[in-house]
Amino acid sequence: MRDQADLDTLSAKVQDYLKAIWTATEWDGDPITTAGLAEHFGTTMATVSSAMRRLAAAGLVEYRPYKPVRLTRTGAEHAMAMVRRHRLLETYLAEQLGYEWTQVHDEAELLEHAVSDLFIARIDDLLGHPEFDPHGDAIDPSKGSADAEPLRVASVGDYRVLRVSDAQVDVLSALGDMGVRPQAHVRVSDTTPVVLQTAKGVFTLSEAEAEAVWVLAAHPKRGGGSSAHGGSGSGNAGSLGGRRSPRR
Amino acid sequence: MRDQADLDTLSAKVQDYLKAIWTATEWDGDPITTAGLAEHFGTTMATVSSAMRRLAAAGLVEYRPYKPVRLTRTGAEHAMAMVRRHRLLETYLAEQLGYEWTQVHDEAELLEHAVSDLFIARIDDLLGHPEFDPHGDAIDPSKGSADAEPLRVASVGDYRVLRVSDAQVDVLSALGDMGVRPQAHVRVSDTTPVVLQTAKGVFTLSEAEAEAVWVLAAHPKRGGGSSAHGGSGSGNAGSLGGRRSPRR
DNA sequence: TAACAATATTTGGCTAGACTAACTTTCGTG
DNA sequence: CACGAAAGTTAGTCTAGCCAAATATTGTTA
Repeated sequence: MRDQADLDTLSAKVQDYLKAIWTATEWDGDPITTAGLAEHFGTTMATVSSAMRRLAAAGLVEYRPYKPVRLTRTGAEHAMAMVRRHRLLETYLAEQLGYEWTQVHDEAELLEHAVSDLFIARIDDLLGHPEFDPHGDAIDPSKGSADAEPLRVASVGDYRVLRVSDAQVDVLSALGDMGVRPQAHVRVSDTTPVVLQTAKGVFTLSEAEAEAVWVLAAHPKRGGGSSAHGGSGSGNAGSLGGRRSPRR
Repeated sequence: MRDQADLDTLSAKVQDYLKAIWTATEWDGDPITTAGLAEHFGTTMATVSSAMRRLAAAGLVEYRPYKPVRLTRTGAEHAMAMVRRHRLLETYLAEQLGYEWTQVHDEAELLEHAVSDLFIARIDDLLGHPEFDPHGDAIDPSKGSADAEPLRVASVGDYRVLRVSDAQVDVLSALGDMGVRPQAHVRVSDTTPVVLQTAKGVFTLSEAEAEAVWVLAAHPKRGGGSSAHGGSGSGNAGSLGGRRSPRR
């Protein structure tokens, strides 16, 4: 019964739990439930429950039965370290090994537990220290896109795609075919359901699709801060100008 | 209790055991003992014993208590698949990510259990389907160098280095500093202990060092059974000619 | 061949991680 | 507010790995 986790000595499963708990709150505030974790891992709630007790005993989460679980400082640090590895690996797989953006997640999920820090450092160098992964997520997980909103709640108008959630591969695949990628310019011409104009045509999005795309309003005439968002992957859409705007 | 192993469903530990058992007999005939496996993994004989019972139950090894363990056909196939992954990964780490030849083994040891077949296929393409890993071992493990001999038993004369065992990192490191790498030409000027001339100077080898280097006699004027051995790694030694000949 | 040393296995005990089944708490709704 | 459904936990069991200690086998050598 370690009090403070030995850092580095965490099992792959424990790392997965931490990452899942952290990721759940990155884009929507609600902490993840036991059922949510069970579904995410394709396991039972019983398994998750006992895992939470172990994580709590290791000082990685705050947990009392029937209450929502929250990461401790230590737990969050581990989680973010794993998230960074994961996203860097995704970027590497896409850019150097020619993986499709629908394929990178699963491979990175396995690699992130296996590769050494040296490996991570080497691919980071090789890639030139990228800021964003193939889905548009910030590789340094402390730099979230504060003012992004999902297409599901967007009103009619022009937007720039910031990220596409990779939670569901089929959704990701469909959106990719529509030309919905980070940095692409899109126009919402109707809502509920969302009707989207992209470089590839006009599409009516399903709930899940509209939920997966996070955008920033395009206000082409106004100046602001900026952000490079170094378009990863091959075919990047978006021919219009304005890539400015404050990013925290 | 599965009868026939589910293929692909083997745990990392099981894969490690199979690989270790296979590797033990690649360069010297004696099958590995329980004690040998225990030492190799830094574990106890008790652990190995029970693991052997499990492997036998899964149909991967033939095993009766107090008798030496042998791989079944299935077990050997799995083992060779793992060996191939391992050596391809080593080559990849050395050539693409700039790892030293003393560093590749440990990283590959972890990666080989994590990467997908797709990953392996991609790096194989990227590397142009190499034949030999950084230590000179055949990446396709069914193609051993039948007529190689260790320097320990070599008589005075000229040789070409075929492989350097990576079993002990310090030995590997020392040999690397002496310029002893696959394809290097060396001259044995004395035996017991072995005195070796290389491009970098003259060195007296320790037992372990002489044991780790496998060579082929250089008979510069005669065509004989030898190999292409497409020099992996960066700095390749050996200025003399002769790279001809069939390899089975 | 008897005895000892070396080698190997069994026994019993531990943790992580998983499951099912039974039980408990919480939440939503009439 | 009370009651049923949903969510969560506990209890009991299993396997893979790991270990130390006790036991068994094999091999060597006087």
